[in-house]
Amino acid sequence: MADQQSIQQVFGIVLRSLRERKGWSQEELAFECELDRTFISMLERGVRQPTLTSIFVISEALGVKPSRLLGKVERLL
Amino acid sequence: MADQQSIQQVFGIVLRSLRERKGWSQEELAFECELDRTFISMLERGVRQPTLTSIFVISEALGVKPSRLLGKVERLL
DNA sequence: AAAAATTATAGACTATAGTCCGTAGACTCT
DNA sequence: AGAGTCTACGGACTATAGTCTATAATTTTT
Repeated sequence: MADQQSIQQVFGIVLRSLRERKGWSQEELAFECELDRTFISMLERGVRQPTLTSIFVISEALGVKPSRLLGKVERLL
Repeated sequence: MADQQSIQQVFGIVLRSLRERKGWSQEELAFECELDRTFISMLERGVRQPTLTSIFVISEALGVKPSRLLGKVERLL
C-alpha cells in the first residue's frame, strides 16, 4: 500500500465493505448492533474508532469473528 | 465455561497472561506501548476496555497480532 | 425531473477511555 | 526490621467514544 493510512481509517474501509457485502444500509447495521447510525457513519469515515465491545457487537451483527475482522484490518495496513 | 464473563474481563485475563509470559511488569509493558501503568492495571482487572488503536499498540508490544489477541478472547468467552 | 432512500455532517450532550499524581498492601531479599 | 519491587486503588483531570436531533448533500429509484 503506497500511502500511510491510520488504523481507524482502515477499519472504516473494512467495515463499509463488510456492510455493503450484506446489502445493509448504515441504519440497518446500526439497528442490528444497537449502536447509533451516526456513529456507524463516523466509524466508516474513520473519524471515530470503536472500543473492544463495539468491535464484538459489530462483528457479531456482520456474522464475522472479531479476530477475522482485525485480520482484514492488519492486511490493509 | 461455567460462569458468564464480560468481554473486558476476559480481555484482562488474556492480557495479563501474555504479559507474564514475557516476564514483564505492568510498568514495563506500559513503557513499551506508551500507555499509562495504571491504565494497564485497569485493563487487566477488567475495569476498563481498550479502543482499537490500544489493542494494536498493546499487541505490537507483546509481539502478537491483534487478530490473534482477539482470537484468544473469543475462545475464553 | 421529482421522489425516496441513503449518507454526511454539525452541534450539544453523556459516558468512558486514558493520564497523572499519590498512597497502601503484598511480596522478596538482605 | 527495613529497603526494593510490584500491583491495587484513589481522586481529579483531559480526550474521545457513543448518543440524539436535525438538516444538507448524495445516490437510487421511478
